[in-house]
Amino acid sequence: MPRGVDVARLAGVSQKTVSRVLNNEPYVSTEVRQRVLAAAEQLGYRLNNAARALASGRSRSIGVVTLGTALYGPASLLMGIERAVRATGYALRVVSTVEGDPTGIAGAVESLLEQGVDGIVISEPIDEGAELVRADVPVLVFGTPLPFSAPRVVTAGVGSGELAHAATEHLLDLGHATVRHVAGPQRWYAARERLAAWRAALAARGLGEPPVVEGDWSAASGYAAGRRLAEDGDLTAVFAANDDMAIGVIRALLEAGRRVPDDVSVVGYDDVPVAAYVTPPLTTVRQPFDAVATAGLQLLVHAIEQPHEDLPQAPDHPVELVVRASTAPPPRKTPGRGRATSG
Amino acid sequence: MPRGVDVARLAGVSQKTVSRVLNNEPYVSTEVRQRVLAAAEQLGYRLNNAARALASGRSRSIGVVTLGTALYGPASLLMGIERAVRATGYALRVVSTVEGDPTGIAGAVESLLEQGVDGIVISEPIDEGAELVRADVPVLVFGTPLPFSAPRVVTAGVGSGELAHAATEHLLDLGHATVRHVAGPQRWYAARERLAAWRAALAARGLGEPPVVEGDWSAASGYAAGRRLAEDGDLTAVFAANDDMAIGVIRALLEAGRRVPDDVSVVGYDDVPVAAYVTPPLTTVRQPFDAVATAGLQLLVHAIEQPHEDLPQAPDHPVELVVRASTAPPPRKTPGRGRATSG
DNA sequence: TTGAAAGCGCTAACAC
DNA sequence: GTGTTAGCGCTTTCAA
Repeated sequence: MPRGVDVARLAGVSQKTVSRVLNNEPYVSTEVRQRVLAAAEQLGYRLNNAARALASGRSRSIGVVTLGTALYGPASLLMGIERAVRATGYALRVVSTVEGDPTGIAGAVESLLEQGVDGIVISEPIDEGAELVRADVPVLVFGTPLPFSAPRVVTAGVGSGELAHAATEHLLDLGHATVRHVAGPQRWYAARERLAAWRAALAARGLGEPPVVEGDWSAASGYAAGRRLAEDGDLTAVFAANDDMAIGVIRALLEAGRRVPDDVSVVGYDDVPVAAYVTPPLTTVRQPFDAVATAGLQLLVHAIEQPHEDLPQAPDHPVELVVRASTAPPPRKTPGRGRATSG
Repeated sequence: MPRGVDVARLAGVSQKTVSRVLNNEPYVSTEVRQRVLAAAEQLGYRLNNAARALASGRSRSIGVVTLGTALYGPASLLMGIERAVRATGYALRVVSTVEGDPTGIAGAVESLLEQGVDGIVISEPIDEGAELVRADVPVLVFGTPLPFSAPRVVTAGVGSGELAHAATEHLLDLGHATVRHVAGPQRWYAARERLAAWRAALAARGLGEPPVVEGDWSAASGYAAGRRLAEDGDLTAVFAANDDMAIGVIRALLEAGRRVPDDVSVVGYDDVPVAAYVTPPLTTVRQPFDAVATAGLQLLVHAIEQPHEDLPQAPDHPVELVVRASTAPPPRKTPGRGRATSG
């Protein structure tokens, strides 16, 4: 492997000048720059990142902690983060925490720190008990402040705006007396956020809160939840915390003889690519993963590169309600049918 | 940040001994080991990976080139790779190539090489023209040999076994006269592989090859394909190259007045988590992403750490056909209905 | 605008 | 078992 001095020798300059050229530093004559570039090309020279990191104390890389699942939401956010990181010129290091891993997020952060990342992203915060995580680099958390001890902790979020409870409101606007919720696993911040949005929407209309059914994001758990919901003869509207569970709910309702949306309306969350093509096409809530990831990473890079400036505020990226055919006004009360399955 | 010498001083040993302890090298007395560990703990010491990589010439990290999509297949494979890499003790660096990126896979590989990875994984090979990629570390490609120039190129694959054309055979076994194929984008190796499997299954029965409709993996493209297929009055069986497209096909057929599976059977590929809960539940092909990733990474690590030994053969991980309700025997010929939509 | 010298914090090779 | 001595290939600082 050729080194910087080899390039320098070939170009007839000092090694420092090679370094200057390759780092786009000023104060190099165009002529020298050309010569160095040509020499580097000719030798097939590549900068050695380890040496660079050791000498400079910075690795130009950002570490991300993921949850190791291929679920649409987390996967989409991760892809958004990848794109956004690339755009900033940093490299990406990934550590996934498996559910049930005893070291959890703290262990993942520790291993990223050991790798010498300049900043850390927690892509999908889950609650691991109140273990404090110490980091000596800035940390970006999507959605919620976590118990972190770091020079700067920045939070970027989705749907903190008015549209956060769009799903529930949509159903209430259609005339449903109340809305049942199939929640995600409550260790996940995203699940708690959606539950809270549902609560808030009901409360805003002065409605009481029917019991919540909790799933695990999977269609199978949605199906199980749907079977329980089908026992409720008054059921006319369901808000599921993601599309997969919504699809499971719909299937269970269908099997219980409830038509969707004629008897029961169902709303999902995520707008997975198939949502428009299942039967019935799913009304759902779309999240702007890319925009959120981009904005969050800009903040993080700012925190890394301007440690003393104030952090700008993260812009709000409202979610978007996509209305399709799985929601409709409630059926007119038909005594006898109302409690058909429960009696 | 404390350094190795600081720990050494505190423990009353040499810096090299600290290094030995932290690298689990032999020839350190248990007593000294304890003292060093205690000192490191007390100072909050962390090994500096950049220095380690510079001195040793190895970064203990593996780079993976992904395609930057949240599609179920690629995302699942990426998660499998993450898990597998973690199990090997290596760190993970990720670079995503965006479709249409001029530098493509070659550029991604180049940037990983600059980061000093010890090995490279191409998770989702796509055809980028015959640009030769030079790497000076071992490379693992899932599915197909790529034009690589590297010390070792290892390939790990899925379904090279007999079950590869299970989907098409299943439909033929049910009595369908032929099977139409909705292919994935042919730049993708995975799409070409499935197309080839479909071809082989037809050829094995001496059947001719009906025209292929190509999609882009999305449900929307499956829907478009389904509309075209619906013009074929003799259509009774479709094999889509992934589940999303299959779901789109089903919706288009439904809208064209074809019942699934009564009039037309549809098989997908991937077994996405909702496949069992859509209407009708989808017959599909499941891939063992985790097993494939694990096996592939073992090979790669072997190639990294035993550069001179022969590579063991990658085991075959057959795909699994999951039969659900979207497939059935073809309808009995009903003249008049057969060409209903095309005439 | 360019160059020389001095490390960055570790591992490798060898002595003891 | 343990310590000593050299670097690894850059960036930083300072001088020219």
